[in-house]
Amino acid sequence: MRRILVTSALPYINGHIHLGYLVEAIQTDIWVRFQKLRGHDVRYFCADDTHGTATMLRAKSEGRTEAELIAAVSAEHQQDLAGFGISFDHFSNTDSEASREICHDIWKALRATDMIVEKDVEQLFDIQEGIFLADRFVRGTCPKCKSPDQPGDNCSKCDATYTPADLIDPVSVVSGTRPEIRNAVHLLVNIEKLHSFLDEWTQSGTLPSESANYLKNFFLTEPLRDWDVSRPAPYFGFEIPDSPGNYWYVWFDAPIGYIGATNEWCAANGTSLDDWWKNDNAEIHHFIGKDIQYFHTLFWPVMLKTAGYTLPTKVRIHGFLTVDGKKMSKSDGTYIKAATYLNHLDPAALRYFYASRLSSKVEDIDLNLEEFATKVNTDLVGKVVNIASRTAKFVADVGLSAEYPDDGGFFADAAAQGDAIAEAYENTDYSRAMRMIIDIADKVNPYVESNAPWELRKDPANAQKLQDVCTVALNVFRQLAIYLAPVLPQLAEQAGELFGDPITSWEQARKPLLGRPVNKFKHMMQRVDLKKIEAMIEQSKEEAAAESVATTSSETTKWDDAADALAAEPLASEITIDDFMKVDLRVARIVEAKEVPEARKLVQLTLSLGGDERRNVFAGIKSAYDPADLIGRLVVLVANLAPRKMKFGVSEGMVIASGPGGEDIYLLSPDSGAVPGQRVH
RNA sequence: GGCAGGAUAGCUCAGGGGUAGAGCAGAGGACUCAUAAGCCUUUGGUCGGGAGUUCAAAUCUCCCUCCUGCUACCA
Repeated sequence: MRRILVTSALPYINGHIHLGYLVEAIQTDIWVRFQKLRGHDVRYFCADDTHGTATMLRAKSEGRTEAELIAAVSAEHQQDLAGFGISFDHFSNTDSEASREICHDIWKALRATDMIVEKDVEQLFDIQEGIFLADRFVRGTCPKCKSPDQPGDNCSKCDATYTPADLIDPVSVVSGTRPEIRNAVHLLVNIEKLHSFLDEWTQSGTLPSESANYLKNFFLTEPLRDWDVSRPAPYFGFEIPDSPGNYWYVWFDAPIGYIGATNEWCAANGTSLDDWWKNDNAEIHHFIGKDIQYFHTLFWPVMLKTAGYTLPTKVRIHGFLTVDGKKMSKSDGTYIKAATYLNHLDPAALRYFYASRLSSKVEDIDLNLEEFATKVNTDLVGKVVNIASRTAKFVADVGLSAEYPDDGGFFADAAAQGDAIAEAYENTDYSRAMRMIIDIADKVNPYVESNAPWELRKDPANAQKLQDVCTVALNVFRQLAIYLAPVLPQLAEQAGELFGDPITSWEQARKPLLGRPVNKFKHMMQRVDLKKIEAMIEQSKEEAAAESVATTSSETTKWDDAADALAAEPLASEITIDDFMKVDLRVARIVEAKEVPEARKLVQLTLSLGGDERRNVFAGIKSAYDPADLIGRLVVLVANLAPRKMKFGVSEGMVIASGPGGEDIYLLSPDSGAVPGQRVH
């Protein structure tokens, strides 16, 4: 018997459980149920990932403590996951004392081995909120291509990568103010010290080959950079014991949550944590998405190794979920929450569909909704369940034959395939397992067809033959239910009820059931109705719309202009009225506007100040205005500005406009009634 | 740019030196036990292009084209 500890990645407390996360939860749960069915000593642990600035901000804005927020959301998460039959042995959260204890322990080991270094790190600081800003809480203009409103780490337009401090006109997403750069001491883990260990460990077969190659080619060719594991206060998390005012970064304690959850479970069950996490005979299997592989394959093993915990036996990595070939989208209604799905459809359908698509490769899988319906309906309802549905009633009164009839090796073949199917499950090649199982089902229906029990029952002389045919079909059906049990626990339970013999072990597929009654057949699964899928999509759209209304209405109900524009360009020093009067501002009409093809930003304007007075002005507004739309409108001109020779000609003044640039440029217009030539006082 | 993965029937994918496979979709049929399920027959592919190795290549090697993903201190 193997001792196996299994984990799924921790869902973040600030998000909902959605169909994407369920790929992982279902993939893991299938594996756990499979191992339990095989009789191994398996425990499945998970937790909510709770720490970080986002949690702090959300709790504040909702007017409750972080602990209250965590309790409420975690309960929701657990309910959603339970709805899909995810069978955790324990589900905790990373803000637990059990987890803190392990953080301290691992930290102590990192200190003891001299792995921690201190460094001054520049980070943007939100003055109004008094917090340091993670990259994703900052937006600004890309330093490379000048696209406005880009995230703090990389540009969505030109793909440049940078730090938030490089942004032009950075703005805090939290307060709307301009953040400033501040230095703070951070604590970092010098993982380079274990470089050679990682070289070996990452290539030891623990990871999928794609991931092993990726790490080898991208990270391990160079010295590994120190990993920043602290954040200065205020930060919602655990304070670092020997560095007051600093907190562990959320990604330091997130994986420790695996051990924390185990710790809690062990305490409640009177067992020792060391049996699971410091035991060479225990296997540890992490299921994660490809987005978080470096946390689990570089930092995590270093932490475990240093502190003397058992290293993962396997890190099993899956790809992302797309819906109808596209990224999940809130506006398309394909960002589907677990709870929304459960309102409309059977969780078994999704479990089976995912199983039929999952392999051991790091591949994205697509949930094509139409295929989802036909696949589930055809395979499960039409083929598998149909076998019982069309034969059980013929033996309701006599039960199964006392001796197993000659079936030409049918049952034995299916039993023999158990090993190959088990191997596929073991390797998380679920799509392969499903194919083999459905192949068996595909042979049963023709078997029933050719033996025509509905004909046999017409003649009492065929009673034995009738019972035998149904005994064969029902026993193979039961084999299928056993093989599918990890994926469809409900079906296995119903099959158990049908024969009055619960399915508890994989080995049950080897021996037929004989000489016992068969209960009345009840429908075991509903077909997936396309109308229900549509209703689910519709509800998702409505939810997304409701969310966006909630955010915009709260912002527009009051005149609550953000302070970022002012912060982006602080007030200039004071001037006198005389200074101002030096600037001659005039109302002018654009009488001609031409694009300057060679110029990236310029439009060439001909302005009229009334009469014959014309000015040629180059304005850097190409990115925001189409020249054709400008002709005829009034603008304000700085009329006494010294002419400037430019590459494309001489500019005789300047039209005034506000805005950060790019598409955000706003020309000033006088109210109606103003005429060209009037001075602006 | 680099790396990884992929390209097989209308669609989703399996296979992986020896006569091209499944499911769905399409066509035809028989049946009526079953959730209008299931069964039988059938249409449909120069296995992305080119070269090589071989008696034999969808499969192995090389080149090319096109897709997808990734390219760390972002959760």
